[in-house]
Amino acid sequence: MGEMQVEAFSLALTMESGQFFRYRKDDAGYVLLTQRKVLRVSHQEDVLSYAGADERFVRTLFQLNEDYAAQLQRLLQDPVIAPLLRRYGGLHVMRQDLHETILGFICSSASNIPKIKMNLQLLAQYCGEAIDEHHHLPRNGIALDTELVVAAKTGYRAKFLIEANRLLTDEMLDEITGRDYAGAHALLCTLPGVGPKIADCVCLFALGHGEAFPVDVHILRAMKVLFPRRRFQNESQVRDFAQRRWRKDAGLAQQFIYQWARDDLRPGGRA
DNA sequence: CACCAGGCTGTCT
DNA sequence: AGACAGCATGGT
Repeated sequence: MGEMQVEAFSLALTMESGQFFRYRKDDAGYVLLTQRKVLRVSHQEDVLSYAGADERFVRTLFQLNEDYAAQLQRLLQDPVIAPLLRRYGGLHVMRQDLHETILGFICSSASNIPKIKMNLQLLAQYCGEAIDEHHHLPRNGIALDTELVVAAKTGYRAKFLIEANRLLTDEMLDEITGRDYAGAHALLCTLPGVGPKIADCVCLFALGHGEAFPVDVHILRAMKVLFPRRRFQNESQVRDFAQRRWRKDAGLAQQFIYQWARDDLRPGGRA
């Protein structure tokens, strides 16, 4: 149990922003399952209360000791996204477990957040280990049972999850971690079920490569609205543009844009 | 009951 | 290099 002062941080915005899937809301706050820990976190005013891990773990997971203020300051110079920063201030990019992030985003293809959370919970129940009633994701580098992965309702992604988990030995994870952004992205794309978009999610949310800019249908739609004169044709054009424009802050910018797209640009939302 | 979804893979031009 | 169907299945 512990408390720490936080500024420019919103636990709710960060948790609900589609980057982390292994959590549930509690009457007291959020319960996160990661790295075989059960982390309980709540946020009131400028105090973050936590239990289940030490302060250093929490600070790393939520990126509380990084140059967030400096990143915001730079992005505020961009008139196109400055309004989004004011609206969603406190939304952080997390630094998650590499293996868990890869499994999560393999599940994410052509899916939605509630379903991804369900898939991972079932995968943990069927293929992982339970510690004190809490089910954790299976370990990396092991063979998963096809029937069980299918039973987790992962659909056509089942074979990707099985093969990727087998390939993700400790050595492979170390190799991915040790590479720079371009190298990590390329190696991640060799995993079954991992293409450029998912590789960028992993680079951003697990490896801390701030220049990663995942482009899904929401981001593509939002970027066309934000930069109508660019006439973007496809995802790679958007990615190239964003990375040149925002450099190491591109990933954080993406997270603000994604949140805005989900709130205001979804069919049926307001323009 | 349609259409959509934090896409990727394989196959055609 | 670019277009595009097929993929399993729950969400809306």
